[in-house]
Amino acid sequence: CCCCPYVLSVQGAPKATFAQVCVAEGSVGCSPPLYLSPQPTGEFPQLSDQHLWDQLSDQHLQAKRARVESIIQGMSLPPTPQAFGTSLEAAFGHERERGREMPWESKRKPRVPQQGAGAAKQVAPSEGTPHAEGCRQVKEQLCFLEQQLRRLQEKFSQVCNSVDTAQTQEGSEKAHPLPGKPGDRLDKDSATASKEEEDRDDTGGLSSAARALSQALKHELAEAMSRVVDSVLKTAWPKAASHFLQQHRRLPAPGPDARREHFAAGKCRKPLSKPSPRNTLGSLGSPQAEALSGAPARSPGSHAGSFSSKGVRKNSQAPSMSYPLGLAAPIQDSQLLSQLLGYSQHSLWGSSSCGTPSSLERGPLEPLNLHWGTVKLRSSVMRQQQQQQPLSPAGMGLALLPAGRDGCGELQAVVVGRLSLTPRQMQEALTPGHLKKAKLMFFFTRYPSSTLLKTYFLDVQFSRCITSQLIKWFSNFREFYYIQVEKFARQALLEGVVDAGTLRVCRDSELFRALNMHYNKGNDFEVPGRFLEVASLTLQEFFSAVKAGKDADPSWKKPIYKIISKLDSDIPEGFKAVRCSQELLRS
DNA sequence: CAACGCCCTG
DNA sequence: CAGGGCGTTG
Repeated sequence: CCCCPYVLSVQGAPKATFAQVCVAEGSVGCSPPLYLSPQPTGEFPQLSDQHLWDQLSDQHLQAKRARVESIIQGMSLPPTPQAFGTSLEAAFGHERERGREMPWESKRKPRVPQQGAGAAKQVAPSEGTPHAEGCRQVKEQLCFLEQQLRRLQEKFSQVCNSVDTAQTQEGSEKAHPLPGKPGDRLDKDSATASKEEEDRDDTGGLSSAARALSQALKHELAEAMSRVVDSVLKTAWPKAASHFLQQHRRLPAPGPDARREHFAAGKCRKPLSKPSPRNTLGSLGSPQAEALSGAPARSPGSHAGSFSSKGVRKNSQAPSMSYPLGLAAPIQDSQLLSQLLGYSQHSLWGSSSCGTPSSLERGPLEPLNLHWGTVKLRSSVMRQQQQQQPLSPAGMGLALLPAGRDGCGELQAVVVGRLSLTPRQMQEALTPGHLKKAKLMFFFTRYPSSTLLKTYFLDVQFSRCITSQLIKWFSNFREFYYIQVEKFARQALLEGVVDAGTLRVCRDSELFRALNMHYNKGNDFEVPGRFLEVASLTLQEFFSAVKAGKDADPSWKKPIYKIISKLDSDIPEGFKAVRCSQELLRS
């Protein structure tokens, strides 16, 4: 139950090459929402102090180590990998063509565009919540685990220090956790971490056995912790991350194979003698690009707290995802765009054989998988080989950043800090890469506000000049867009099309080709189906207006503009990746 | 007044 | 695309 294609018949369009009638690609996914099973939490055995101190003898050392190891290993298993592996993965990316179920009426009706009034409204507002819950719980487990580790290490350090200093000041350091421990970077849980410090036994009478145990356990714990963190992050985090891109999406995915069927059903009714290479490839390959293209951050009305009016949408959603920043930043920036665009050489997120053994050898504090950073842009020909790849966790990174109320300055400061961007990396001028990125963004939003733009060009040092230049870009984009659509609308009229409803823009339309050539030269990007819907509606609006002779009115386009301006979609979070512009420039 | 969008022009 | 003019909006 994934496609509900409706076939449009050609009526009186003998040679409607400009806008071929085709099955709507934005068919509505009907799958039931996918929910994550609740994550087990709080299952970690308590490494109580008593437990530790009771066994300070050599003969228990082995047992102790084994226990610690088993504990750690038990925790290193991803909480519910299958939950992520199925639900989230399934929910990810197969729904790119999420139509907004606006069956565009054939007749032009100056209705208020029912943004979010369609299927988007029908989804439970908490659709993403189970996923978020899973992510949050994984995170909490990590935090808890690190708490435990930190406490252990503190105690051992104290033991050592106490022993070394002849137990002179056992009481004084009670309230002073030792700095420099791994857990220190996790300041978020510091409030709860120090509670149990009080039951700490005094350290008198510790033998050298204790020191040996201390050293051994420290070593074991450090290594185990490293493995745990890597393991958990690698298995759970990326999928958890992928959720963030998806969590605002309206409906879950039909299924892993739905996409192919989807496109099979979505072929243009009019048989195509020579499908363009672009379409062939685009239909088959590049799930990542698909993910990038199809994952809006805001589905109007589909998510609590999301707004449909532009300008405030980004700011409105970011705070709702109260995710600690500390864990997200290292990973996302370097590889995000590449992954999103499907250019990664590796099977990134553990579909099957993503071993990434090297990451296991790194300390827990290091950013994971640095080797993923070296990615190359693939040609679109190569992309079709990647269709089996798992979908990448698009948009995890900056989606987690708090968006200042009005503060692009704040936001940028955060970004600069978190992503370690040197001021030099903050572009003071817009580059061709930025232009390319902006063009791709146009597929999602025709009327971006300046605040929106600021949140998506995080590597740009915004000034009034920069802002107006970006605004101007989109204005130019619109101009070209409307001119093209109007041209084809008039052409349709001349060719005898009578019913505007039969006009649809599909990927084989001449109109689409013209637009794609302009905004997506080189076909680096798979145009989201939503854009086709918008273009279709625009075409129909222009057609109807011209047909009705409204173009006599000097401002006859204004109503159309107003309609179209309300059809903006969300831009995938991946576009926020700082590397985006740079990577695009290279492609 | 500033911000924005459209239009026109080069 | 960029500049400039003009109208609208808040």
